[in-house]
Amino acid sequence: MEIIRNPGRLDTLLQQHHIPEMFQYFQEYRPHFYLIRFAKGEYVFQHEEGSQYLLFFLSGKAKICRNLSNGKSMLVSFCNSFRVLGDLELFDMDTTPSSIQAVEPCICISLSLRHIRSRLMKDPVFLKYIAQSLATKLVQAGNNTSINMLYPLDNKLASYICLSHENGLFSENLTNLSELLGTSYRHLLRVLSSFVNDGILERCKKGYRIKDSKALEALAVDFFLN
Amino acid sequence: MEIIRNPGRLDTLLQQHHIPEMFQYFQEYRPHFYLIRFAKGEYVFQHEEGSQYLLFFLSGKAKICRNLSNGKSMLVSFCNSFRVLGDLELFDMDTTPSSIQAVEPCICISLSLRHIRSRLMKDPVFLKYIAQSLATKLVQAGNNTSINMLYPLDNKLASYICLSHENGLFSENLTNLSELLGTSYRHLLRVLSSFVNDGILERCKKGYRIKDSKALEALAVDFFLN
DNA sequence: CCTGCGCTAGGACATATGTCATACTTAAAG
DNA sequence: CTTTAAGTATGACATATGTCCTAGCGCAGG
Repeated sequence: MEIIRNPGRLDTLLQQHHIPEMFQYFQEYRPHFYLIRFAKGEYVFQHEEGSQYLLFFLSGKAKICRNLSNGKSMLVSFCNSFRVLGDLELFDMDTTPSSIQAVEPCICISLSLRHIRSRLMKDPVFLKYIAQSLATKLVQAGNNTSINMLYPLDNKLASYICLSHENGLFSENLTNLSELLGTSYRHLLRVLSSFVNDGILERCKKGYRIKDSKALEALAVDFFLN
Repeated sequence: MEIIRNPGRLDTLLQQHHIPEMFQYFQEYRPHFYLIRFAKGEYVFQHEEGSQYLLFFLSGKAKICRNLSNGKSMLVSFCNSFRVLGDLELFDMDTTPSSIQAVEPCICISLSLRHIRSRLMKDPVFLKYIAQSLATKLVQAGNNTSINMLYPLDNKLASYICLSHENGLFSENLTNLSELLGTSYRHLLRVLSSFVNDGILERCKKGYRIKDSKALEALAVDFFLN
């Protein structure tokens, strides 16, 4: 993680994303905003005791995973446009938080809660915004549940590849991926081979190369797109 | 639906469930609270245009279903203890709302939003409470998703029967139930017969009778328990 | 009493997915 | 260069679930 010390750019971005409008007394909180950058692979929302903060995700791409009690994790969604992160943890402390990992470099604005948490919890404009954000997430979580129950792995995998490939190259630890997708390694391989058989993918040294992105996108229902 | 016009009882219940503490200026809103009762089978949260309200579920049992775009519906959870209903709809208007049906007679307190909506949306105590409620629901929705993906129908069905039987008798339209559980009618029957074979249930004229409630509860993971 | 419809029931078969075993490949460690 | 561990690959088989089809049963309407 790298702090970008550029007040002018921070102000521009704050305005662009209408962040001042999310608070009743934005100026009070202004000193606690930071512009930060996560490199590819870094964890965006590491669970650290005490150091709570809210994150405004601006650009880049990250994947959000849910940590299960058995030590494994499961993909919740990809994040690739403006969104608030950490709103859940604001209210629900004793939850194992999701882990969020940058898939591409990400630009975020962080708001350290250390000194302003109690003030924020009384700020009606902010609370309304957060409630709205949570409501939206709840609806989308519901969508994902239904989709999850109704579609086979093919569609989820297609979505995943669409969202995570780089220049048509899909290269990832398949053992981990099977866990993320909530399936068995064996089955993941099966579906991957079926994609190869159907001419959608092609196996290459570094991984899989997308041959027929049209077909891939057709398979990709709106999974993981929260 | 029946309005119970009993101001004393309403006040007692409001206090008992700490509802006054959810608002900054409770007394302002007090005239808009009603104590109501739903008979078994009635729809608790009928989607009616315009007439928006918030519901505090106090006692009884109701089932919450999600309406899917294909006209079918899917079980989200059972409701059998204090909870706020309608919080999602407060913020996310264009969602097809869930339908909530009383499985047993339900006692609720309704808060008509018609005249106080805009005031509520500026009430920080209320907004904080609602955000917290939404956060909790989001966490539980996540739990349900993982459970849903990891367990076979046996466990979900066992949970459902545990939560919906009446005096050991389980009697329900199986065609509808298969939809609710997101499975096929055929498969539902299969699992029901397996329960009969295992001595957990017994087929009788009116439906299925629970023979081995211990075994049934053992199968019932914490599904639908939001 | 007949008929049709909704619900229950279950056979037959296909598909989706899981589990286990085993082998090959590659890269890191020694 | 050898060893080892992690990752990849695949066959064989079992289980979970879906789809299609057929049949019986009971009740409402004629």
